[in-house]
Amino acid sequence: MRIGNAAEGLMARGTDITMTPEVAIKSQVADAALVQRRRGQIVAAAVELFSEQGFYRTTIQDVARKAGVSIGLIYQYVHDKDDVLLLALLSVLDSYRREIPRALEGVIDPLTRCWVAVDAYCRVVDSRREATVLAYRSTKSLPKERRELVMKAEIETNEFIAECLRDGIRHGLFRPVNVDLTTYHFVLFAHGWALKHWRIREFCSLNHYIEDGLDFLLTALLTPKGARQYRQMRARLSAGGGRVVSPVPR
Amino acid sequence: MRIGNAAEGLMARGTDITMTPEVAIKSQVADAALVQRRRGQIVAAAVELFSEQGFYRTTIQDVARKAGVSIGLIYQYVHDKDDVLLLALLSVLDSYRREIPRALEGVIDPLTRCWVAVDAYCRVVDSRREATVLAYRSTKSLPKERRELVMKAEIETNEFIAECLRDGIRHGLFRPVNVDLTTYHFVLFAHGWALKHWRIREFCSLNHYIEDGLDFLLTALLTPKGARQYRQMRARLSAGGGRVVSPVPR
DNA sequence: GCCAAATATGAACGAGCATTCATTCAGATG
DNA sequence: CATCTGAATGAATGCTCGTTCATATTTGGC
Repeated sequence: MRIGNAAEGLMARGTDITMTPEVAIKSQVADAALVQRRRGQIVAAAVELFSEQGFYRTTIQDVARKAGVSIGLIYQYVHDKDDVLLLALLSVLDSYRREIPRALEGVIDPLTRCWVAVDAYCRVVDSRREATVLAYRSTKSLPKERRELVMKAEIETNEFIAECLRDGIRHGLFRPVNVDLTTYHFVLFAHGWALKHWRIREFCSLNHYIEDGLDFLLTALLTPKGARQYRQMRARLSAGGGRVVSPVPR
Repeated sequence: MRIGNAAEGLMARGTDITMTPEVAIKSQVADAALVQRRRGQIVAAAVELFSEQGFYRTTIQDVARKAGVSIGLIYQYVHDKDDVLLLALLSVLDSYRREIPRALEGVIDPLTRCWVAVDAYCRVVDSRREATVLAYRSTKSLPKERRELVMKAEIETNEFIAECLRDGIRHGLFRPVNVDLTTYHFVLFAHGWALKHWRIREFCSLNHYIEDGLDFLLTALLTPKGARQYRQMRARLSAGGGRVVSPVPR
């Protein structure tokens, strides 16, 4: 399963994996712009409700009410309730796939890129914390084929991290570890903020979690050369306020 | 939230958190031994079915059939379907709480204890892989109070790891890291084997996962002194066949 | 061997919910 | 203005379960 330059085309226009040929959730309605708007409404309501109450405890009635539309309307844009779940999950995974590259824009130094990527990952996860947990809860409720779409989206996101690791190794900053496995240490670290938030928040802020955790994981990864550069980077960062910021403001 | 010598009493007799005063799931049936046997049957069937199909897609009918009992009988041992879920989840968490200390029996060296604990954790997770995923999927479906029982059980399991870390730090083998946070790196690593098995199995066996992962995490943790001991331990281990074994056979 | 008491059974009940579809509505077309 | 088309509505339908309970079966004391 080779993934090229992970996810290049996609993020060009709007938010929409929904319309990817593969996903192809049929709608009764022809007007593409309308479909996108309506599905946006529906999915936003659904993510919120599913996250709070879970998929099965949420009725289509609930979704319709929160989205401010009728029950019938939902069925014009979606074949069944499972479709709503798929769209909801993909919208979450897609926000990862958009935010990480956005944070990396213009960052060149491999070590900084690695930091920024994981930092950004943790922050999207935080901004969609409940939804991240939803993904863990509900992906298995999808029929096999649909589930694979979600998995594929996850792999594409991981690829951003993996690429940073490969880059670091190539530059002699990281030890030549197994990239696939190491990627998961970082991915689980980011997801962990959502998964274990109920406990971790008792002793740790997001910033602290990121700094401490990244420092821990990088310690395992850095070569002596990498370690030297890392100390410089940290000095630069804490001089800049302690929070990594993309140098390309928007 | 202080946890003493985590979980001492419990494992004396059978498998049963079920009868802990806190859990106190009422049963119509008086005979305690019978209750234990029947609940065992029911829970075993439930864990299997819930893991496969999810909680909501599994009917009580299904559970009854698989357990080889009638629908009515289940309601003699449990108040409602949610009770079955709680019992199922606690039985999973309880297997962690039993297996880790069992593996640690008789192991004294702090560094080895740390390795053995995480190794054992990964292996229980593997032996109950689907059930571990179930815990992530379904804990939130429990009402708040019940959910807290599950969380408490998880914290108790984590305490085995945390204790190993504290011990290593005390002996100057580990850097003086934040124990609570570091514990989660290890916990997520163990759970990760179940959560991401769909992907990781494509490039990695359990043994490889454990060795590589533990090596990675320990690298981040060890002091120079610890690192020296670690190299010795690894040498000893690989001489012994490469697989850590509890020195107390049973 | 007989009779309570304790267990076990599963048909029947009824609530909850996804999905449908007959109907209404808004705006474009000519 | 009359007509047509595509969107939107939500009451009605029908099915799927969780739960109950009247009844059957087993157990163990005498």
